[in-house]
Amino acid sequence: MTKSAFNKIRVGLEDAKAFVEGSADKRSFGVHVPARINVKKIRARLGLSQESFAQTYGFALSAVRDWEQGRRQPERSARILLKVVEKEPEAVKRALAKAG
Amino acid sequence: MTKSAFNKIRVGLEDAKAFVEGSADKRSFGVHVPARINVKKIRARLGLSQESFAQTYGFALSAVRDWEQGRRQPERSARILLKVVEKEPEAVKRALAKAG
DNA sequence: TCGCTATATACGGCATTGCCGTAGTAAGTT
DNA sequence: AACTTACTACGGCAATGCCGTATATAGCGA
Repeated sequence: MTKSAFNKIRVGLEDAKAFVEGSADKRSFGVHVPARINVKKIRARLGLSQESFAQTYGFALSAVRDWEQGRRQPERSARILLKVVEKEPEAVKRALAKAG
Repeated sequence: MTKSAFNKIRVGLEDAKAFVEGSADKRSFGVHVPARINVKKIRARLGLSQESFAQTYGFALSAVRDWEQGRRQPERSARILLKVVEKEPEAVKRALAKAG
């Protein structure tokens, strides 16, 4: 088995764990931070390359790579941000526009 | 010297480094991810306790603590998200609203 | 077919953060 | 004094962030 395959399985299991914990609702009021995010899909909808996507919304290219390759899971804050990018990409652009 | 003080110095130096690098402009087009963020200030403007702030925007309370205490620097994605929270908090709320 | 370029995959590797928990301090309330 | 709320302080491990580089893969023009 390749290392990459192993990684996918490992991440997959962590995913499952996160999913279960995430859907357990805990005691969170209103907001819900998704346990998993399909970065590739979000990016595809915006029609950007990994590099453009990273530069447009401020991500590190290496992070986008790791996320899409299933090597790492975007962490909490990144997941929230990705959700905002998905729902209201312009808001993120505005927040990052110079002179802020 | 207390450990806390040491930490502040250490983080301060990292700050300086980040600041220099950040202002170096690199080759970034348009967007600019701030090297430093005053989390406490952003939260204060929203008039929320650390706990409410964390729950409202999806952050982990422990992360907010670490950031405000100068123990850790919010990383890139978190900094971007914090900027969005600062500029358009409602957008983040909307993105996190259930059924998304 | 042979490059040339753009895009994405794969992955080594160290510094740093995320996030957990817990204890302690300060101030306001009953 | 005892209780509550909000915050500071910090130990500690797992995991990610982010760096760099090497390797596909595909489209395109010469």
